[in-house]
Amino acid sequence: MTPGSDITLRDVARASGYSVSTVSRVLSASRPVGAGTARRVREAAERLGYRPNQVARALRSRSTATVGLVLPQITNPFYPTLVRELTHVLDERGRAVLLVDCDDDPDKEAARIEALLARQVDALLVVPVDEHRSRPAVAAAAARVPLVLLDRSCGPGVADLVAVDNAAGMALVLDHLAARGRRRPCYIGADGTASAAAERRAAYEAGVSALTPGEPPLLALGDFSAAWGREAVDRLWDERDRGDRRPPDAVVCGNDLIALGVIQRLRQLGVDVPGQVAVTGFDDVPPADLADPAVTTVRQPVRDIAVEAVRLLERGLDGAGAPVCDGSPQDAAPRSPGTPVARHAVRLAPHLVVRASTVPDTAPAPSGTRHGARSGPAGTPAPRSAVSPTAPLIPNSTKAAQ
Amino acid sequence: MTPGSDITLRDVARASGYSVSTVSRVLSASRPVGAGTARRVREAAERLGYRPNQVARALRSRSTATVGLVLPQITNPFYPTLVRELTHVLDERGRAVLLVDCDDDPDKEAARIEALLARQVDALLVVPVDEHRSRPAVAAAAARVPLVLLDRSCGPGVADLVAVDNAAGMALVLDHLAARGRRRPCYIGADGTASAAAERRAAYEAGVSALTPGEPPLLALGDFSAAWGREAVDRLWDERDRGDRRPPDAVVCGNDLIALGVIQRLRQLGVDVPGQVAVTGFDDVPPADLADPAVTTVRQPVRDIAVEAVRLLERGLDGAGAPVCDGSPQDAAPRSPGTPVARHAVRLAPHLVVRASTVPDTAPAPSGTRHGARSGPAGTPAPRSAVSPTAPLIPNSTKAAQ
DNA sequence: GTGAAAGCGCTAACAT
DNA sequence: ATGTTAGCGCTTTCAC
Repeated sequence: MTPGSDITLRDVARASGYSVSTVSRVLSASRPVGAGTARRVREAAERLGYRPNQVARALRSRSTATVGLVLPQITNPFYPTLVRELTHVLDERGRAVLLVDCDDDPDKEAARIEALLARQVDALLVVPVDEHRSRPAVAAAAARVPLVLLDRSCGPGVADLVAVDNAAGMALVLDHLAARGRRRPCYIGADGTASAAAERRAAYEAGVSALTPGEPPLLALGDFSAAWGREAVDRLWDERDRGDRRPPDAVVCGNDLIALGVIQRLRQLGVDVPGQVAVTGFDDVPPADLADPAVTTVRQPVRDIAVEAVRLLERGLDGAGAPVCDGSPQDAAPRSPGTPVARHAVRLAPHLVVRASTVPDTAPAPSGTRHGARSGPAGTPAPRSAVSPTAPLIPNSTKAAQ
Repeated sequence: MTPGSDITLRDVARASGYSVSTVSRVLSASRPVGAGTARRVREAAERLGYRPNQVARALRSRSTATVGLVLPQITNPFYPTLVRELTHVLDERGRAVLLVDCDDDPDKEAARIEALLARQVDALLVVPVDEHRSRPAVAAAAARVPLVLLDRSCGPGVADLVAVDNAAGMALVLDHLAARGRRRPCYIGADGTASAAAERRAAYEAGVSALTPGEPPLLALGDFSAAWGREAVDRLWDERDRGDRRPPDAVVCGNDLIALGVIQRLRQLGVDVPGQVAVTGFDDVPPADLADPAVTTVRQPVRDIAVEAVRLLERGLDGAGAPVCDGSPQDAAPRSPGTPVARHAVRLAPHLVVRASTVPDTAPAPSGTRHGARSGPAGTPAPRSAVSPTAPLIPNSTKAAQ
């Protein structure tokens, strides 16, 4: 009924008077082909509404042009932006994305990676659930297809990794706070085994001594949630817990969700942000600028992460099917033996986004465009300027009257 | 090298002493099979580390067990939760998800739907970009595979639709505001052609007359963004624009992002929320309870939407390959001729979530678990209770000293 | 219940 | 530059 439903190469071959292989060569541009031939084949294909069957192509060519994207929890507000960039970059290169969400469960993660491999994905992009417990499944998968880790590591030497430079980001935050005269910072972060948690905490500890020489750093470690941010504030501002210290004048948070919880609770306690306490986040997730005050934070170079990850992936795709480190020239460079080296660990530079949570009197900006957060479930193109005098304000009585 | 890499059915057949077809029947449980046979075949498969090649299976059986999920913009905070539920429901049924993001562009949408069809997806789940401009591509796709629309429609009769009952949600909001004594509400929503925008606005207009009988409803229409929420407040609180009315005592927003922008700006203007003005949202996206005050909103039954959508999809998969309305008994019921009926439009009941933006003195809750928003990029299991006295608070000086 | 054979739609050798 | 011949790994008739 619908044209194009069941037209195969054979049909196009018949209709154009050429052989199946010639038609294949024309349509997949795999080899040089006659001038007029190409035209006539394409014409026939067009006329019949031919659409190549990618499954058949995949079976024969042993390449599905599909990559698996494995996320620990898509509801984490950092990932949607990453997913967008990755799908766009991959789409441009003709690759599709099989998405799986692991519910933060390493067992589900292992099972779903297995399922992706059964579907013959060409490669995997993985944000591992857990630094330790994800390792076996990820390592096994990496032995079968090119695999790039994103955002988090899962032990040394498992696969290439692309992530933000957490240490550099934390340094940006501490420099900023120091420049604004903050002298009694504390850190509210996560305790987990995930690499980002450890890296950010270590970077804080390393950098904070410049601000408070000689004094032990004040750390509160829970998880990467707003709830933990609220709770940590309750403790730090409770004198019994704090001991004899004065309350902090800056709270450095391990991510934006913690910072949002911190700001929320500080305000409930009547603490002025940023007057009494400055607050910083990390990641620059969409809700970070919706808080009041908006959160000063470290923006991850998400686009670059996506581009770099795909580049690494395709490097693995081009080289022999063997994703294993195969002693190629650049890998043969001498290494210190004790260092268990991930094949490549690309660390991309972050960017400090200064907002009202650290800088008072930031003119209540008339708004400002933000990356993903623009349109709603039924979104439409936004008005060009948020203060455009022509946008609709409709005291309405005429239409849709009850 | 790695076992399981290139083992095929033939290998298992040889190893078990059975024929390829028998092995196939055992492993896909497609037909009754000998008792001991099954055992021995499975044993051999296990031993060799056999993993079925889903691509070959798909080519032969004409079913990829894969569905395409087409989103307008994954960065919209409403979608991650939906994606999670959908992938989980589908995964339970052995189906994988090819995800595409359309960048809110109907042309990209059309191209990507085409690409999904070329990959032989069994079915499509689509949140259309635009009520009108998405129609041709969606209708064409619906003629080729079972297709279910989610969240938004794209014209009548194109495909089944599963969405929240926007009218019911708006009624919940208005009832709540009326019960709290609000008498001068206004609506800040979206102007777009997307169905949710229109439905919510219409429901507001229909319901508000009970609150303000005889008075024309006050509507401000822009888009579904926080920026528009801020701008709309600027206008409504500007006396030149408002004319002689008193400022509203309640702002009903078309979605949560608008509400977050509204709250942010009202606070900057020194307006007390909810004291002077109550604010409501719609959707209950994760950031909605991170605002201060947290946003009273309408929670979409996301899980139910996912379950129902998949149910409809599989109904289409079981019936003949023809997704077209085929005059089956239940569809043959008499219809009023003028009504262009979408095959099924499932409307699911929403749920009002009352938070501090409409109810003052909500005890500053010690926290509270929220669906998706729990863990960060390097998240770990959260402490059981947010006020647990045993969680770590570490004035640390020993480790990682720089 | 089991095996032999055919073939899904395509690409890749190998011919010419 | 084009055609011919083999399959990719699996499911599915069709026989027995």
